[in-house]
Parts: sequence; structure tokens; C-alpha cells
Amino acid sequence: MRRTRFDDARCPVARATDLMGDWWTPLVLRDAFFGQRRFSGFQESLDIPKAVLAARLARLCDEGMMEKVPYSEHPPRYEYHLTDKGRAFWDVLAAMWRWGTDWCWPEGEHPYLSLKSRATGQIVHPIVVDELTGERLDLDAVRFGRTSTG
Amino acid sequence: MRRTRFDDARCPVARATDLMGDWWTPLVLRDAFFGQRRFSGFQESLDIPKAVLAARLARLCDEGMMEKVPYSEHPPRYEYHLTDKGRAFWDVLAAMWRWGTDWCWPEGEHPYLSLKSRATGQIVHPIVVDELTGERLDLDAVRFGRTSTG
DNA sequence: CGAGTAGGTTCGTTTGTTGAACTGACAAGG
DNA sequence: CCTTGTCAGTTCAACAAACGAACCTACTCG
Repeated sequence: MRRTRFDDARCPVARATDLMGDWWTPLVLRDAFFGQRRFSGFQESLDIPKAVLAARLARLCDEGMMEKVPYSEHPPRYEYHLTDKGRAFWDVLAAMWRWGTDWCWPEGEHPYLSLKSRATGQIVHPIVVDELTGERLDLDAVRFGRTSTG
Repeated sequence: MRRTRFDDARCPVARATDLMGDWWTPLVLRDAFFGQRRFSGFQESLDIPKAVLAARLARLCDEGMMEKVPYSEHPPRYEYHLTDKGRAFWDVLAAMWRWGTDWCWPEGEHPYLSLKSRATGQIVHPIVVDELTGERLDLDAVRFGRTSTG
């Protein structure tokens, strides 16, 4: 009786969930965005069981979100780098960052880490908008419809 | 040896992950955004084991993302409605929707469901931007810094 | 009184997660 | 050449979580 998989579901959220639902995976990706590249780096930063980390990195490579890049011949050693697909996931983490910051802290308190602009040093507040109109994505202004050329 | 929890972590992404990482939870929320409200509705739509659905709905209520609203006295029956905190999570699902659509389908194929504007019928493409500047959230233009009044 | 419906709970089996111990390839020091 | 150390894992046994089927409760309708 294995865990139900969503990777072939017809809904994009379900396919993304199949990855996110692997415990630790979003945090591995977060650390990768943070600049982490090596097995031991992830391991120390996250305090994750090695077997789980190995499994997560292997799956992220399978899914094409990371790739193994050699950094030493003798002994053979590899780093894990984000691919374009992996980097594109940044938007999801940013949305989670914002939601977590807004709703998962007691009133008056703030996470000790924030997102800042490299240029201005200003704190960045991610929001989700429509690419075409730039309008905030109001749930009531949106519906789910069949893709015409589906 | 319970599963490592992240709900008291100092990083907003980790706290969000603690919820997302519960298998099925993002799909329960997706269906809630879709208009689903009743136990049997979720159950049929998702084909989820009842025990798991009960646990997920209970946790979502505990976390303040949903609330039980009575719709019948005799027999006592409840619906599950999204709260403000739950509705705010829509941004995360929209980002997942976009990423899943862009990266989890074979070339040339599309999910059979898309997000459309209620007003214009146009397909909506969610992106993440900075609330202040409206600029796309480029990973290279952002850094992680200590919150000054932390 | 019997069948049906809504919303669950209980249970035995199968997977997944955890931390500790172990492996293998090499490098450096004595 | 022998020990210690580092990096990147694998193996293992104990425990937690997910699975589907069966069961339960409180009501309504015919």
C-alpha cells in the first residue's frame, strides 16, 4: 500500500504537490537558493538524516530540478546545482515565504530572516499577480476552465 | 521517532513546509478554493482515504486555515470554510499552478485545466513580484538578511 | 421497520522516516 | 605504511504515517 502519487495527475498543483509533499524537499531547495551545493553542506545546515537527504537529492536530479556537477576528480566528488526548472521554483518558495511571514508568526513578532533587495537593501514583499495585466490575483476574479486546445 | 516538525522553525518557508508537507493537504486546499465545502465532496473529488481526510481537515482547522460551519442542526452537520489565513494561501497555490504548468508537462502538451479571468475569459499566468516595485522577483537581485528589529 | 446518507472511527498491512552504525575512496601526517 | 580525517554516501531496525476495507452513529425518507 504505497503512498498515492500525483505526478501524473491532470492538475498542475497536484504534480507540484508530488514534489513538495516529500518531507524536507522544500527546505533542500531553499538551501540550494541560499547557495548550498554540497551534500555535507545541506546535511549540516538542515540536520537531516543522510539517507533522506540522499533520496531527496536523487529525486530532485531525476525530476530535472538539480544536476550533479563534478568538482573533484580524485576522489570523485559532485555538487548539486539548480537547473532552470529548479530555479523557476523560486516563485513558489517566495510565495511560501510571504505567506509564512504574514500568517505563521505571533502578532508583533517577525522571522529573524527577511528578503532584501541587493540594490536598495529594502525588504522585499512578494505578491502574486497576473503576468499580462499586473493585477493582483484575486480568487474571486478567477475561474477554472478547460484549456481550449487540450 | 516521529517525523521532524518545522512548525516552530525560524524560517517562514519551513513553517509553511510543515503544512504543505502533509500529504494531500495542498489538494484539499485546492478543492476548497474550487468551492468544495463538505467532507463527502472532498472525499469523492480527491478519492482520499477518509481517515486521512479527517486528519487533514482537523489540522487545517487547528491551524486556523479552515473553520467548521454548521449547515444542519438535526442531524448536526458541518461544512469546512476557508478563513482569511486559508484564503491567503491562494498565492502559494497559484505559484505552484504556474510552475506545474510550465515545467511538469511534456512539450506541446498542456494541462486540461487553466486559470481564466472571470471578466475577460483570458488565461491568467501568475508570476511573483515585489509588492512595492512591481518588479519580477529575480533570485539574483535578492538576498537574505537579518530583520533589523528581530 | 428497512434502506439510504453524511460524517466520520477502527484496524491490520504496507510504506516512509529516523538516527546510529558502517563502507569506500582518497589525502595528510607521523 | 599505518593511523586519522573528510566527503559522500549505504544499511539497518525501530517507529510513525498512509492505505483500503469494514464498521459505527445519528438521523431521514418511504
